[in-house]
Amino acid sequence: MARPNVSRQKVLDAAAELAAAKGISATTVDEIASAAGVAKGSVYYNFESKEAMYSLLITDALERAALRIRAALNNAADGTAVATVVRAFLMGIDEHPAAGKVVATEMFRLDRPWNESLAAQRDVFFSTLQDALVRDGRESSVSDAAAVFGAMLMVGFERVVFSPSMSLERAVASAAR
Amino acid sequence: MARPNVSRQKVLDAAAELAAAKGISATTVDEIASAAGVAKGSVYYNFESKEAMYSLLITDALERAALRIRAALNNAADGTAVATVVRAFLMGIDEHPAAGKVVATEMFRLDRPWNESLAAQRDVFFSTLQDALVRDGRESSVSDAAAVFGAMLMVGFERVVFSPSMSLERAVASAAR
DNA sequence: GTCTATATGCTGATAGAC
DNA sequence: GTCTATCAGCATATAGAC
Repeated sequence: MARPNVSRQKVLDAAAELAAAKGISATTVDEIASAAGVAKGSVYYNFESKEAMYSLLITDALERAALRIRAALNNAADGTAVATVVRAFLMGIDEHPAAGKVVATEMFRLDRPWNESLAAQRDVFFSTLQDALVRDGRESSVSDAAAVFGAMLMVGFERVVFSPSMSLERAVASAAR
Repeated sequence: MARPNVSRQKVLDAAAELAAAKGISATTVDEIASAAGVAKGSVYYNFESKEAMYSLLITDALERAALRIRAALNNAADGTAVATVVRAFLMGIDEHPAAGKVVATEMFRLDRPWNESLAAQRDVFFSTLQDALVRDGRESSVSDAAAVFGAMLMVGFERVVFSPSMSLERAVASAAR
């Protein structure tokens, strides 16, 4: 955007941080406004609804992550493709932990407003991982992609929430094997 | 209990089924009562609150699963310990898919009423998996346990929700490697 | 664009008859 | 033990001044 709206970004950041800690439904618009330092009316000036706001947050985070791992795969050498993709994913979480936490908590949920785009991105993740498995000469069925996806999601979550001291390479090694 | 309360069980089943599809917070007590075929008052006769009800549901499901995989590990041969544990976990999901889905969706959430017991069971899962990894002569750090846990959770979810035709052994093979 | 004040609907929970 | 009727609070969203 040519003229970035500063309030809008403050609201988005506060919303991500609060939802990462408390979950989306437990986060009220009043809290978001207060944490962002704006009035509630300003939240609704920038976003159509709470739902639309989180939908945007999640969709953006997922799209960035999907692009990131796809690009990583393109530059990866055969034999280290899976590790390269996993590393790219975990580095994405490092850059925006709050968004990562929100997405992780929503990943398993069905029947959510943003579920459609979430399912679409899930497919992107799976097919990228399948390609990476092929490049490394490994089994590459849907269940294999699911296993790697689950592993990197859980390891990333564990690292961000419970074990911040875990090194990136240790996390990669565990999730990519 | 000597005299099992039939209404109570109907309510619990309906609550699990609804939450598996829509998530806990999106499921109202009115819906639960209606689906169970009882009045809302009967729900509150059997349970102190909606929160207490789901707390029980989740705690029970996790405890059963933890006991199940611990028992599986005790009977497993060295070299196939991880696969045996994963198989036991996935069979548990087969027996009660709704509960499995609810737990999966809650696994990544913090700041929930039942979070304390959830975190405790998470530790049980991790240490059991670490023991299994040791028995198989594999790396067994926390991140390795997290990777296997995430893999079996995601593969189980995938199998229950999106790919029911996936065979148990294929799922085990993908999640246990 | 940002604010305050207000409306509206829904949801968890209770009271009390049967 | 099960029901119906009702309450009280809260959260999303809007209206309208500045």
